[in-house]
Amino acid sequence: MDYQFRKIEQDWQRYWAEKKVFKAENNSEKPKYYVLDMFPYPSGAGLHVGHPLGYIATDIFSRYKRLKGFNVLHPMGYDSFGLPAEQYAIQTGQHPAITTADNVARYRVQLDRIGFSYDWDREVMTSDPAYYKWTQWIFKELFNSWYNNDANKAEDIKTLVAMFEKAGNAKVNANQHEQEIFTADEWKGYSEEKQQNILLNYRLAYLADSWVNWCPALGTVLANDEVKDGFSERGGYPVEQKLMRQWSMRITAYAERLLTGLDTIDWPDAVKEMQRNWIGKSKGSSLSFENIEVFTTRPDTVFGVSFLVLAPEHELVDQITTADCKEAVEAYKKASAIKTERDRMSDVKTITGVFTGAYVKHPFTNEDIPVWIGDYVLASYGTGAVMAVPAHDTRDYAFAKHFKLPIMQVVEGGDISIEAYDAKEGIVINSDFLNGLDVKEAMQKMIEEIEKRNLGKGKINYRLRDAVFGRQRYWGEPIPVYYKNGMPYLVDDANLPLELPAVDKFLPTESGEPPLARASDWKYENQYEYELTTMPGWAGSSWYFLRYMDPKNANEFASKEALDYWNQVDLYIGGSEHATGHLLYSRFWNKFLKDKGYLTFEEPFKKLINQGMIQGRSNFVYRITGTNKFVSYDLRKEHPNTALHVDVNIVTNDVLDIEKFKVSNPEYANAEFILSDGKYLCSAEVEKMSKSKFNVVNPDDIIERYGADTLRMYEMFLGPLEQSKPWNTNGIEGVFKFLRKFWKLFHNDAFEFMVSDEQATKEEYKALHKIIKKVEDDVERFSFNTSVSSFMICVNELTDLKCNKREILRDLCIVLSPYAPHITEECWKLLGEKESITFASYPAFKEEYLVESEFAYPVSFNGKTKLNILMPIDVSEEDAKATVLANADVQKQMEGKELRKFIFVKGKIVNIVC
RNA sequence: GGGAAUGUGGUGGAAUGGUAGACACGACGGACUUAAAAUCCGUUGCCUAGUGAUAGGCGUGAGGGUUCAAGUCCCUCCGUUCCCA
Repeated sequence: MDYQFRKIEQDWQRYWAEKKVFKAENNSEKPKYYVLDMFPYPSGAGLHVGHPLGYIATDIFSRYKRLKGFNVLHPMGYDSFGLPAEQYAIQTGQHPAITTADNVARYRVQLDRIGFSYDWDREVMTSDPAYYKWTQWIFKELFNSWYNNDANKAEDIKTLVAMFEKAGNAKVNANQHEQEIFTADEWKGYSEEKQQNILLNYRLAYLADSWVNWCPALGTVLANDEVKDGFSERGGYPVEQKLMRQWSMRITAYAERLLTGLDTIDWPDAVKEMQRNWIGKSKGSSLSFENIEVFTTRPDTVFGVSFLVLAPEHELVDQITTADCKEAVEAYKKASAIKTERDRMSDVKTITGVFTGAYVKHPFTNEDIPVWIGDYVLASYGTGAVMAVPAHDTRDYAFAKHFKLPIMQVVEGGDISIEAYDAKEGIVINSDFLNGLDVKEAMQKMIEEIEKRNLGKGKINYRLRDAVFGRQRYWGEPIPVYYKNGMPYLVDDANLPLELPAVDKFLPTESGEPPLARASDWKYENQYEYELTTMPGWAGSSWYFLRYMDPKNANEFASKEALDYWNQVDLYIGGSEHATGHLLYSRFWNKFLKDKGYLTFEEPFKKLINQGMIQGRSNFVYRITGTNKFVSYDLRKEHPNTALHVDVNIVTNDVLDIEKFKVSNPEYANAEFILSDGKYLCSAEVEKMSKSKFNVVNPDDIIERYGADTLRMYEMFLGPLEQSKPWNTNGIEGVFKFLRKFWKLFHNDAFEFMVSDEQATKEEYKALHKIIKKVEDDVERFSFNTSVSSFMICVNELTDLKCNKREILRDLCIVLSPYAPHITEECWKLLGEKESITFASYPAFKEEYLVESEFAYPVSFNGKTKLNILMPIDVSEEDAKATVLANADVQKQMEGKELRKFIFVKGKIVNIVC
């Protein structure tokens, strides 16, 4: 029979599911390997061809690892709490659990059609109470913990209480909020309420007033990445800053470990760099200029300060501004208030600022230093005030030049008449007791001096901020907290999971309380108010990789044995948009759970790869203005026209299928066309893949037309995994033809199965072993696109050789099976094998089949290749030189010129320099 | 503005410092067919000369540099994409 991909794929997908072929055991003689995908949010739109790119890569890798003898954990699940389902619920009244279940079912069907080798018995869903019971349990653990900086780890809050009872808090070295000092006796005398209030300043999950992005229209707090230019990313509603009592996570306690841990993991440098920037560690010192405190990373340049600049919002501005400067300052404050932080940071060309009229004394020289305001200083960074050292900072330099303020060089180097010298190297000059020291020594010395004189102190600053953990939303994990006398207490373990209560509407109440306030008779022990906010989207996804290890466990989030056995995720593939969100939070929770003794590993994801984004490739048709007539792209200039998006699914190689176009929209039923050479050509443009641009390609359609194996191989064939690229089906025929050619190797011209048991020839072995080696190399370095090309070459070679030898085809099946699992299972069965090809072993590569005795050495002249000369592969340099120089064509090329140098690289090239 | 990635034929792309353009798409020509589709075969980086086999030159965003040899390494610049609470 011809290649019947529909039947083959359905049969094998059913077989795999029924026999549980991909079930992973939690103990095995084999070495373990954990391959993880970023689980999807099951949206109503279903999967498009961009989603499976990473999933196909991990699936190939998992199948390959199984063939290589590993016990592979390759699970999948759903990040099923989230805003879209809730938004839909608000609009339709339908419970988000129902729409979520529908979407999950649809995703599952789509995923199954692609032929993934997931162990579906391990599926997790973050919105499943059996799952979020343990998310709530982790929250409780965090609430019950504090960060002991002396031990450099999180500890049970009981150890802190014990310290308070013994010696008060003076000696406690914790990562905490500001807290007054108290003695042991004072602690013991406090009311329970006061004690609880104090403990909140230490807990890793804590309640505190914090500035949040409040979106009144959505009735919720938004994460910073959900706000774009002062408007909500979804809906585009205005967002304002509001002080709210919020649950937060003390991720800042882990700043240093999150930073140093990056050196121990195999992640893309770009992602590590993003996390480093996000954590934003800087060493420096605080320093007071009278009542104005600045933070500087260059204490070595204190003697070069010629003015201070405050952010326009700085709280002291109004106090210090003199009467005659008031007007200008007020005007400036107004002007900068409407600028975004981004604008203020980016625009270095326009230099703005005004003098406040005030002066402060330089703490070391006692000189009067003018105080300016300027919007290049941000209120949210550091103390919102900088000491300006124009000679050694580019922004300060521009400011000083513009306003003709003095510039004093205090570090040797550069030419400060032209530009600032901001390198952190050189000898310090014009700086009293720092003179003659190099920059590093001077920094140290100055910090000591600042501390000695009580002007400030050396400190390490992190830009990382604690993470807000509460949302005024319905569709999320309830926070397992109730209130007694206004103080938060934890819901008892026996009462977990604390399930989402039923509500009549999914909106905030009229008084602005979160939707959970709508639940009637929802009280802890029938008397205490529950916490009404729910957890943010990142809660459930911060530990799901652990639950996969032991997904059904009802007594623990995962058993010690399972956690120890599977350990770190060996390979994690997903989009780079999660660089600072999910990936940072997961590392945080992992470290915390390790501190508490549940895990033995510090970092969750050993190796990370970012797959590139699949962009859409939109097609356009050109309607002649005011008519129902469409003109082909190449002829459009002859008519006034409007470009319109056209569904890419009715366009092939930029040629429009006119019949399908006519039925796509009643408006076009009677459309007329001006064709070019009998065809209607469309133009194309790369844009984001989205419904509104009519460029969404559904994997189901591709599978319907070409099958899952073609889809899998084509997605890999598109280019390197990490690179972003537009989806374009132009080349898919080539992959489909390849699979048909592969099928034909096993069949005669009448499509009857026919293989030969004869011994293979040297050429056949060579073709086989080339691909064995190539795929091994490619998969290990995640270069899947080059494997696909090599498979094509291999099958072309075997076709030319008319090879149908069983021993060749058998091994080729195994090598191809991670990429095209269905067709290879079928061929494997045809070859008479009884078990799934999953249980085969990857064939051993034998070098001897690739060894050549001769090689056509390219001979180049001054680097330009002109001809080839066949010589033994192991020819010596002397023999090669003799052979080459004796060659008539070589002599002709040299035209009697003198040989200046003879370069010989064995097995590579000959270069004649003349 | 800063940071990161990236730039190779008409297109997707390949190339441990060693024959640039593998493989595939598209296009063109041909076979088969009443015809089309499907399938198969051939040509295909650009320029010049030649009926032709072929010969010569130019070529990896631009300009320099290192090297016997650069798409690959170094410097400067330009474009595109992504990230910057």
